[in-house]
Parts: sequence; structure tokens; C-alpha cells
Amino acid sequence: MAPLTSGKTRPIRLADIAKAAGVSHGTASNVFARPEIVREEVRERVKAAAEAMGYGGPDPKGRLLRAGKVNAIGVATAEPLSYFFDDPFARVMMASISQACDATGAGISLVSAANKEQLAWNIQSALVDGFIVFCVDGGSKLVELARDRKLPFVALDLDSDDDEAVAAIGVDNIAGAGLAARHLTELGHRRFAVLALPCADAGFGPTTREQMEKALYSGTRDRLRGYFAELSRVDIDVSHVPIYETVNDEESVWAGLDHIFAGAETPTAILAMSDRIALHALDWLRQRDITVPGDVSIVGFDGVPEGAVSKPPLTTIVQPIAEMGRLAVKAILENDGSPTSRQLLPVELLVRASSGPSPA
Amino acid sequence: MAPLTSGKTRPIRLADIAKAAGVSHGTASNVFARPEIVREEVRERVKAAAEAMGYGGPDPKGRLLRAGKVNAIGVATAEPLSYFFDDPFARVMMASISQACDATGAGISLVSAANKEQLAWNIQSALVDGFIVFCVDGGSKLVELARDRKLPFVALDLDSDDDEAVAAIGVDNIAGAGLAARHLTELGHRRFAVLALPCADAGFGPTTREQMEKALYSGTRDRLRGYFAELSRVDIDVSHVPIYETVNDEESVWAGLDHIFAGAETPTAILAMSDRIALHALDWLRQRDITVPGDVSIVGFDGVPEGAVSKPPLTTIVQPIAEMGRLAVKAILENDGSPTSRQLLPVELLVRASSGPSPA
DNA sequence: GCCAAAATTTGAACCGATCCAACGAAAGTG
DNA sequence: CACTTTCGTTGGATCGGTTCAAATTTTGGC
Repeated sequence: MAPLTSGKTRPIRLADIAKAAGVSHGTASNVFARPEIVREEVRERVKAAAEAMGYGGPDPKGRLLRAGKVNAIGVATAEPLSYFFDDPFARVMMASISQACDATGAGISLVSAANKEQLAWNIQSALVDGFIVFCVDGGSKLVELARDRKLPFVALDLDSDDDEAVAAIGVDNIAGAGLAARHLTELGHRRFAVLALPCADAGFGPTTREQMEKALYSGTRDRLRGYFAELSRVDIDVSHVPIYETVNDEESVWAGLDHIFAGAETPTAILAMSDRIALHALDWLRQRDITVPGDVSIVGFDGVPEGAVSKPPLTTIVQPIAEMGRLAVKAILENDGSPTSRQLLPVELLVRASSGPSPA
Repeated sequence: MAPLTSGKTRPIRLADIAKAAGVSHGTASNVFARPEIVREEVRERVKAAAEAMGYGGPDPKGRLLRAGKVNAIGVATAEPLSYFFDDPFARVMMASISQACDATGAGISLVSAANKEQLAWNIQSALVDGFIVFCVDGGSKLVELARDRKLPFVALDLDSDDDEAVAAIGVDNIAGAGLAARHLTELGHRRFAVLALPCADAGFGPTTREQMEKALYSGTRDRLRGYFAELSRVDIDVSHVPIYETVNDEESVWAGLDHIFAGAETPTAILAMSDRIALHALDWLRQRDITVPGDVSIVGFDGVPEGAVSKPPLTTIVQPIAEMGRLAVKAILENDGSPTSRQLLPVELLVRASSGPSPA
């Protein structure tokens, strides 16, 4: 039997419906976009034709071109896509971004990729009205790509001394780190160790202050500066404070602690550059029956919800994550060509149970 | 001073660049899409013109229309957008969906909305190649909307007796619930209570088996059937088992437990239709110094990671969430007009510490 | 029954690119 | 030198809609 229709049926277009219903395509368009201006009889006829031909409604691809606005904002990161759902900080941030989007009816497109070239292409071809860029890692490159799209965009947590011409929302990392360090020195601690975030794409391992000063990611650099400025202020010799660069995961944090606690003079206070690091550290310490805050105190950074239910609950520097998300969305959606700006939000010290007086 | 340029500058188009560089728009297009076929001198000239005019590269809106494929899949739910980042089940599912997308280079668009009309519009105008629909709540309506787009789509956890013609990936809720109930009866429990998922948009409160049989969402209905079939099998009078319908949040779960434990004959075993419910229940019980599993045992449903670290770790029915996500993405991306199908995946009982012998 | 006003409908223009058949020029061949 | 290739470029067609000024039909008033 010969097939009655060709195997590949071209999708039905609005024009097909119009022809079938015997109206112009202009009228057919109106039936879907502004039904009230079409005479009822015609409207029904067109709708019937659409139904009969299995037409799925006007294709947004077509509308988009004319309308110009996509009504969606892109959220980009150099991490794999699952970062948005795995990482505690990202999740809280995304939840607040999505609330702000919901409120205005905008959609969210997640933009990321397994490798760099793919990422570039994905950013170049993302159908969005603007970008929110997560700068945790590989920030500068990402910002560059986003800027090249010439769309409104705002960087979250961008390195503070990067190009001043990009809109960015971040927190005062130096002040926050200072708060954390001061809290511990006030509790009498003198022997510190720092568990750092990545400062480049280089992997993990012990590092030095000098290395960190060259860090590609200045969020990391600024936090270290904040820590050390405060420690120096109370005459602690920061050149002897071990710094271990992690990649924010369990493996590298545990390796860092192995390293730090292998030394003769173990710290009584740990400064962790993220709550995630601090939480992994808590697990490590518990496994070795090192009590917190009895033997060692630890202070995180971020203020993610998990810190409230950890054992013990985590003392940390809380970032106004929800506020940052809200501001970011606002910046994109209300972008009226206003001058790009850089907002530094304040952070707060939240004292919970992971920090206490120095045992010494 | 009169402005030198009009306030509103039309965005630069590829055609503008072509004109400026003195080439045809076809050649200009090639410079960006297939640079290797353009003579170097021309290529540089066009690129220079683009740079000079601040052109951000070919607008994907235009390309899209011609190319047809968006290279993104939409994930839709009737919950607010933040559901994707708040709900443990959704998060695990999204993580696996995003891994599958990453692997193929596809993007993800989150589709949702505050209200129903907005949701309909968002689905109709989403720029995606297909939909994965989360059917937790308001599933049928969502499936209908998605189907009307005439795009490939697959429903996750769709009500089992809904339209057979839609592709769906789900688990065997009846068998899973049976497993949970049997586990508890084998431990000697005879006095049960059920903490149910929503069965309609009706809010929360105590309900009956008859009400549940009419449930709009048959995931809920099937789990109840599974529980009761197993309980009946060992001669437990299910008409006396209290059922409390929650909305999967702390408030409604706690209200449910208040209600259930207000009765004279309190249960020794709780069947929770989701891990989230079970986790909230654990909190409630701990606050009242009711020990688990000493005084009461509880079994959840889903197998989210949080269940592994709760106090005590949660016995639950684990769904192959990662596998479901992978299959869903595959179904969308490989959609070749193959017959829509319905896949029921198996579940497993995972015994942890929240269930133990009946105290009686 | 005639005319202006109101209500509908039409069809061309446009949105911003990609694709491709056709063409011109330069290079190679006999 | 005529003749085929090869390479690069051109410009029109197309993707699937929306929009709007102009044309047409209806309605209403007298």
C-alpha cells in the first residue's frame, strides 16, 4: 500500500488554519491574540478549523521575533547545571530569584554547560531578556560572555576589583570575613586555620597568602584579606596561619583538615569561607571525636539554612541572599539603560553553637 | 542642547553590519555562522564593523525561527517556581534532569506561575522543544495544557488512570505503599495512621477512605490503596485507620499529628505518603518526646537524601528518581513521534532507623 | 433609500536571522 | 585562448507569527 500522506508532515501554521477557515491570516491571528475584536461566527469557524487540523496555537517562535521580549531571564554559571539544585547557597539564591520572577510573571532559563565552548555558545544563543551571572567560579569569563550579548545583566558576587563598568550585586566580603575573625579572637582564639574557596581553576591543596593575593576570584581573596586584617590587628602572626584551598566539596575539605591537623600545633579556630565547607568540616571533626566548640570553633560564611540544623548549629556570616536575588531580578527587568551600578550589601554575624571560648 | 541622537536607538541588526561593511547580509551571516567559508579579508572587515557598531552577535530570536529547534526543554509545574529549589523531591529530580540535559547540551526552562491563567499563558508561550510535567498537584490540567502545545512531553508521576494516550513516567505507587505497610505489619504493628498527600486543591484536614477514592490525584489514591490492601490482608480494620490529608508542609503535618494523637487510641505506626511529610512528623514527635521507633514507627515515601541524615534516619520507599529524570529527558529529546508510552518503574523499601518492632 | 459612523476584515510590511540556487571571478587544464 | 573547476558572494525566499493603515461590510439615523 502506498502511503496516503508523506511520512514527514510539515507542522501546521497559522496560515494553514486561515486558509482552511477562509479568512486572512491577519484575522486568524486576531482570533488567538485578541478574540474580542473578531466577529463571533468567524471566531468559532477559525477555532473549529484549528481544532480539526490539530493546531497547537500560535507558535511562540514566530511571535517572539515580532514582540522582541522573551519574558524570561537567564541564570548563568560556569558550574554544571545541577549546581543550581545541589549547592545550598545557589538553592537559596535561586529560590529568591524565582520568587521575584514569579511575582512579575517572568520565566527562568538555566544556562550552563559541561565545557567552556559549549557554555559560550549557550550564552550566545540563550533566549532571554537578560542574565544573572553566578560568579562563583570562572566569573570573569562568564561576565565577558554575558556582556558580549549586549543584554542587561548583573553579576552576583563578582570580584570586587573587576571591571567597574558591570552591574554587580555582592556583599562586603572583607567586612564579613573581619566579623568572623573578630568573633573568634574575642573568644580568645589565637591558633587559626583557613579553609578557603577556590582561588583559580587549579584544584585543591595547601596554599599561601602570597598565592591567594594572586587569586583569580577576588571573593576568595577578599575574604582572606578580611580574616588576616583582623587577625593582624590583634597581633596574630598570619604568616603562620595555614591556608588550605578547597573546591567546596567534601573530598577537598577533608583533605584540607587531614593536612591542617597533621601539623604539630593544631588550630583551635577554623575560618571557613563557605557554610558548605564548614558543614563538611563539622562532619570530619565529629568523626574524629574532636568536639565543637569544645576543642575547636568554626565559623562559616553564607548563612544557608542547613547551618541552622547542623550538629552543632553553625556560627556564620549571613549574606542577605533573598535580598540579593530580589535586587538582581529587579535590575534585569527594570533595566532602562540606567547606569550600571555596583551594590555592596551588608553581612551579619550570626552566632550559633559552633563557636565558643578557646580551650587554651 | 538638542540631542545628537534620538533617545531610542533601534538595536543593531545583522543587516546594518552588512551594509556598513559593504557586503550582503548573506555574507555577514556566514561570518558568524561559518567563518571558514568567508575570505579572511572580508571576515575581518565585517567583524570590525560589528565591533565598531556594538553588535552583540546574531540575535538568537531570528535564528530560532529559521532553525526550528530551541534546544531547551521546559519543566512545568503548577506550584510556584521556587518549588524546584525548595522541595526535596523536586530538587533531586531536577538534579538528575539537569545532568541529562548537560550531557546533551540542552538547556532548561522553568515554567510555572503564581496563578492559573498566567500558567496557561506561560505554557503556551514557553520557548521549548518539549515539556517535562511535574504532576504533583493539578496534574491533569497541566497535562492538558502541555498536550495542547502539540510538543513532545512526558508526565512525571501522572495519575495512573488518567488518559492512557499521554507519555508518562512514574512508579508503582500501589506496590510501593504495599511494601511500606507490609514492613510495619511484619514488625508487629496493628494501630496505624496515614499522613496523606493532597488529594485535591481542597486544603488539609482529616479525611476518609471514601473521600480519598474520589481523589483528583491518583498518586495519592494509589498509595492509600496500596497501604490499605496490605493492612486488610493481615486483617486490620482499615475503616478505623485515621487518614489526615496534608499539603506536604510543616503546618498541615503538625496539625494532622495533633489530630491523630488527640484520639484515645494512638497509633504505633505512621504511614507517610512523602519523605517530606515524614520528616516534619519526626520533628513533631521529637518535640513531644515520643521516641522513634520506640513509641512509634514511621515510613516515608520518595527516598530523598534528607532522609539519610534525619534523626533518626528515615525508613522509606525509594523511587528511582535519577532514573526517572534521565528517562524523561531522553523521551523528550529522542522523541521521533514514537508511540507515547507509560513506564512504571519499580520502587524499593529502604529500612533505616525510623521503624522498629511494635511496642505493644 | 441614502449617508456617516462603527465594526470587521484584509493584505502588505516587518521582526532578524539562515539557507540556497545562481552567479561572477579567479585558478587550473588541455 | 576557450573551458571547466573551485571559491566567494549575492539576493531572494523562508521561518511563523503580529501589526496597522486601508478597504470593506454593517449598523444606525433620518
